[in-house]
Formats: sequence, structure tokens, C-alpha cells
Amino acid sequence: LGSHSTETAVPIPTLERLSTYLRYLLELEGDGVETVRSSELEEHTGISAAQFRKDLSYFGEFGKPGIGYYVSDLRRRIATILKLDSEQLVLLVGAGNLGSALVAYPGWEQYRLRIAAVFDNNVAKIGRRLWDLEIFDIRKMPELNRYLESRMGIIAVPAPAAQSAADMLIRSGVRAILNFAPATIRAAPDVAVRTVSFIQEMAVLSYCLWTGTPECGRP
Amino acid sequence: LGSHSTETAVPIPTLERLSTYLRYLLELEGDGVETVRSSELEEHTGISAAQFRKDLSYFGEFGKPGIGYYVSDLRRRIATILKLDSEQLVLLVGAGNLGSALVAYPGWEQYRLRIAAVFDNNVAKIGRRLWDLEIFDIRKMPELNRYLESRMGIIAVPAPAAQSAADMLIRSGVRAILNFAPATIRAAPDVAVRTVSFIQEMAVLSYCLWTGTPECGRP
DNA sequence: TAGATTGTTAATCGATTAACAATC
DNA sequence: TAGATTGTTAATCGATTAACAATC
Repeated sequence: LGSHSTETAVPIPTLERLSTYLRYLLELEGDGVETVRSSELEEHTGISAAQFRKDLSYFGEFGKPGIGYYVSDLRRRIATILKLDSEQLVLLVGAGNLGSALVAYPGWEQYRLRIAAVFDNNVAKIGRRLWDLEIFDIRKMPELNRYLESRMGIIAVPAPAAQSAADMLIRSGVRAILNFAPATIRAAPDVAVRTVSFIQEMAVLSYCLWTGTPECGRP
Repeated sequence: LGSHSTETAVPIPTLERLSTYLRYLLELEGDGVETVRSSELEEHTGISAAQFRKDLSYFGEFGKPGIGYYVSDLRRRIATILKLDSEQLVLLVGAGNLGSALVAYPGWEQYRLRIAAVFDNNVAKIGRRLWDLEIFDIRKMPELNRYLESRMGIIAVPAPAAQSAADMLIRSGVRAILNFAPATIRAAPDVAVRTVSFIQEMAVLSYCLWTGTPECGRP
């Protein structure tokens, strides 16, 4: 009885590119550009025009033949598809250097995301502040999230602490997790987890460097 | 006349998984585990045993039928494949919060990587220190890298400055770049570029959260 | 030797590309 | 209307999975 499994599920690579389209469209919108053609998108993002149109086709029709796409309209519609059309709160675990960089990131608002609370298990940090946010004891998370009702979380703790951070997030109601620790997170299938390990990215780059592999992933 | 294009190029997804295998093997090695079977790897990383063996088959034979793989041996061999068997210097552009977190990351040594120099274009930062590293004027990069001879770089600057940071890295001799800015980097085909945009990752997670898509990428 | 697990092949699956009729 | 560009289909390409002979 999976919610709606047979409706030609959207491939994950399509979703990843969708967020690249959104980023590019935000840029164009900021520059006051009114319309954009798929060929222009290819030039600027490296994603082929055919791929772009195919990706959009999973969600409906967005352009005008002979014209292209209205930037603001398409930007808004992609944001809606990605559920970035109303504010979502995010819980952050880990008040270290990475956590600090994440809180200070100036781009959250554009995506209607907001870090609502920061947690750590280090008593020396609990009660102090990370920028304008109080650092809470990680054990207070379930209680705090009863009224925050956040469903997204970020793990910015060292690898050995990543799984327990995930467990705590899930126990608090979070169902989508971005994990920065180089560790595998085990979670029930109803929890979406993505791991971004920059040290692993460096390893891939190292191989590409020495073997001269161009197109080392991501356009 | 591409260096060696016809030798069944290794798929990028295989390389990405390779670095996950390495991470897991480092963990096992730290725990003093002597051998590991592909089925155990599947359990711990979520990557299927068949996939693991297929991935390794691009590079040779590594295991013993009936036994499995010797952890230290396999760890060493994968590190060698990824060229992580001798120290490589890395140039960092951007002495902000993210740059600070990267310099402070304790895991570099395990991968034989070392941030050798930090650059910024902000006069208020130039000459100051980021942890134990002096912050250099970004314009000094080509000169400085003449003797450092680093071929890897990291971009940790705001999106509008990302392309010029990349240009400067390339001009200084760098041929592999990890870009943290939500921006497309244009570079000649002999430069390997990977972009990691956490805000785009959050966008994908947002979609997965609301549509109940499990397996939101990366195991 | 018997049991277990690898390396590899062939089959399946899914994503990308190219081409073109529809349409602004 | 003529020219341009979309949305979509079919063909291609490449990666994953499954199965099994080889081998420790």
C-alpha cells in the first residue's frame, strides 16, 4: 500500500537536476531576465536541453513552443514541486565549525528553509549561542520538536556520533536527513537520508585528476 | 589522442562507491577486523554485494573465494587506485566559516591530503591566520603554487565569486576542483570539477519528504 | 573433501539522447 | 504565414542485478 508507487516514480537524478534548474532560475530572476530557452539552460548549466525538457515532462507542461519558458513562472512552479513554497523548519545537530558555517549561510531564505534549533551533546556548548541560536542539549530534542514540528534535520557531528544523532532526529519526528558525516546512516525506509561526504568527493577527484577523467560527475 | 579512452572507462558511480568502500575499510581496520565478506559490506553500507564485486572487478582481483577480503590489503589497494597513497597538497579558496570548518576537519591525514594554503580576496583577512595557516591574497596563488605544485583545490566562497576562484586555481596549475558554491563552474575539459551544494541537497530531501520517496539517493 | 564466497558473464533494468510532430 | 522551440516518443546507451562456474 505504498502511497503512490505506480505513478512512474521520478528518477532521483531528475530531482537533483531540478534543484540545479531552480538555482539557475533564481539567478536569472535576480538579473531580471524574463524568458529562457532550454538551449540557454544547456549552455549555462551543462545539462542538455533534451534532458531539461524530459525532466520537466514528469511534472507537466511549462513552456511555450517558439518562445521558451517564463523565468518567474517556471521558478515558482519548480519551487512548488520541491515543496519549497512554504517555510520549513530544520533541526541542526552539531554546533562545531561546520554547524557554525551552516547557520551563517545566507541562502536559506531563498529556499524557504530556516534552521530553527541547534543541538549538541557537549556540556561546554549547551546553553551558549551559535550566532543567534541557542544551543540545546540533544536530549531535549524530542520535547522541543513537539511544538516546532520540524521534519527535516542536518547531521554535522563527527562520524562516530552520526548514527545516534540520526536516531534522535527520527525519534523527534524528523523524516528527512542530510548527513555530513562520512558514515552510513541506518534508518527505517520512511526516512529519507542523503549523505554528503566532502572527503569522499576529494577521493573521487583524486582519481579523476590522475587518470585524466573529464566530466568527473555533476555538471 | 585521449590518454587511454578505450580501456573500458570506469563509471563515475563506481568511483563514488569505491570511496565508500575505503571509508568502511578504514573503519574496520581501526576496529582490528582482519577479513570482510561482500555480504557484510552490503549489510553495513547498503551497497549490494554484487555491486561491490562488480566494482572491484574493474581493477583486478582482490578477494579469496570462500574467505572474503583481507581488510588491510583491500584498504591499501583501494587507496592506491584512488591515488591516496602519497601525500597530496590542496589549495583552499575562501577563509570564511566553511573554509574554517574544512581546515579544522580532522580526517584529512587518513586520506593523505593536506590543505597547504588558504586564499581570500578580503583585505581584512589577508595576512591573518585560519587555525595554523596564513591567509594569502588570492592574487598570490600562481606564484605560491609554483613551488607548492598542488593540483587540487577547494572553492569555499559565495556563489558570485566561485567562477573567478576557479579561474585562479586553474591558472595556478590546479586540475581537480571541489566546488561548494551553488554555481556552475566553467572549465576546460582537462579540469575535473565536482560541485557539492548542500542547499540543493536540501531541496531534493524536501521533495522526498513530502512525496514519501524512500532511498533518496546515496546509500 | 564439502562449504563458502569470489569474479564474471549474460539478462535486466533504467536513464539519456535524438528526432520530430505539435504549437506558439 | 514562417520560424523557433517545446513536449514526447522511440532508440540508444550504460549501469545494476542475478546467476553460476571457478576456486580457496
